[in-house]
Amino acid sequence: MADTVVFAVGGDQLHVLLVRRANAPFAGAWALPGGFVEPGESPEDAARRELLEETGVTVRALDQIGAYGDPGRDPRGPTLSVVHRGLLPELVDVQAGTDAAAAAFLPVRQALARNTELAFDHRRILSDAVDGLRADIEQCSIATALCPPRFTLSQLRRVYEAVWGHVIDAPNFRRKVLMTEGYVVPLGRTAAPGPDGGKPAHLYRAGKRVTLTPPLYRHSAH
Amino acid sequence: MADTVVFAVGGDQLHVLLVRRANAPFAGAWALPGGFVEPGESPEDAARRELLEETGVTVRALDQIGAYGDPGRDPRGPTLSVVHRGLLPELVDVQAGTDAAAAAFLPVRQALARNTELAFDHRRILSDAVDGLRADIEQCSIATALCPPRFTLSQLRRVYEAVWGHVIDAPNFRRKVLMTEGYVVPLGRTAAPGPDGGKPAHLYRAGKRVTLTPPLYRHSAH
DNA sequence: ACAAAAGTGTTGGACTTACACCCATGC
DNA sequence: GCATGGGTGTAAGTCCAACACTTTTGT
Repeated sequence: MADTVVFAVGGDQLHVLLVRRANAPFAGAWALPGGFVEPGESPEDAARRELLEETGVTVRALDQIGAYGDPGRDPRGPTLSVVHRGLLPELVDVQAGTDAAAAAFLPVRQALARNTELAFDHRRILSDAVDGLRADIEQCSIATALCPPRFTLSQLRRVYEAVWGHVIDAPNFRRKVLMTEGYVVPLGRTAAPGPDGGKPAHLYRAGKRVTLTPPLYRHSAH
Repeated sequence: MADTVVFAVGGDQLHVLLVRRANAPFAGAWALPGGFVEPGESPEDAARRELLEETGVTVRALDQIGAYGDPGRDPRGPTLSVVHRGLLPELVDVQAGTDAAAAAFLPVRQALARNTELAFDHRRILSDAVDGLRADIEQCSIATALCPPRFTLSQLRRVYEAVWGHVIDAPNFRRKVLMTEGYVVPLGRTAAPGPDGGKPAHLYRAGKRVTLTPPLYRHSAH
């Protein structure tokens, strides 16, 4: 099998893309989009296909984050699921596929809440995926994948704050990001200020660097 | 499928456990021990069973480090291999199984050398596994799994040096390890000095901590 | 006494953090 | 003017790399 965890940031909260299952087992429960790998497909191909079929969503890149093969994870019989992670720059519109009752972005906090039922071992998978994202964002430049093509440093900072769940000192964040050569590339332009006014911010795009050395530490602020 | 990368340190060099294939495809080439998952097995169970069958080796813990499902990785047809990593405290004796011409620990440097033929995509898998080990040893307490139950800090340091491939300042290493609460636990005893004399070192055992905060940085010495 | 390995002390520099302060825009 | 968010400056503290130095053993 191939399941996918798609993250996006919206409203200062980290969201995950889920589908509501129409059929047994776990009918009515939320689940990660996914399905079976067809002959000739790589697991990543299958993940991308199932994601499109079930939610209408396409992602630029999918990274493998683990394989879950515990016997008993599926009541229908032993299966092995290769799980990939995708990142989107915004909460895009979602269209539920034929075998899904619904598809939507849920805040991760809500998806992992006690009263939300997740199918199979998807609670465990999602929990691992969140931990992995929090770690990777510290060491790698993947945070730009959660931003639009052109973004301000405040937008990038809000991605970190949403993923880590705490505020970051803006001046220090700015210095760290700009000091890390190749992380972001300045564009000449400046963005329009927000609805509350404020100084217009410079625009940047993602650079070519993939590893952040030194990392952006996720110490709790204050 | 389930393949396994077993690491051990010997003679100041990181070694990996390989089997020499007796049958086609890739007859005569080195390969990671592994095989097919049988019904009712988890991939980890299968990895442990195949490891024992092919090499006679048992490991305490196996950690999943990835799944490789590129169509074409096996000339016989599409397969998916879940790869696990095992760590041993020493170069144990190895017994080749029935369908292997030989089984042995090879220095990683030699296994990844140009003139060593590795079956399937096992060069890629091994390369990824080495990168992962170098990263994990920095953040987690897994280095103790490459040491005997009781070890000196010099032994632990030599593990890091073998994995990273460069020397580490012994005094600073000592401070970092002892400062990280729960990483190692002092035993009352002291070890016998080496053949060249020297002051006898204190003995330690692994503690309960799994994550190293702050990490042991792998900066090149000098 | 000498070599070798374990272990302690110390100093300079790099980096982080926290916070004060200035700039530009909308209302 | 004032609030809001962008951006700069800076001082205190922390941490690490480097290396000098002491301790304890075998030969």
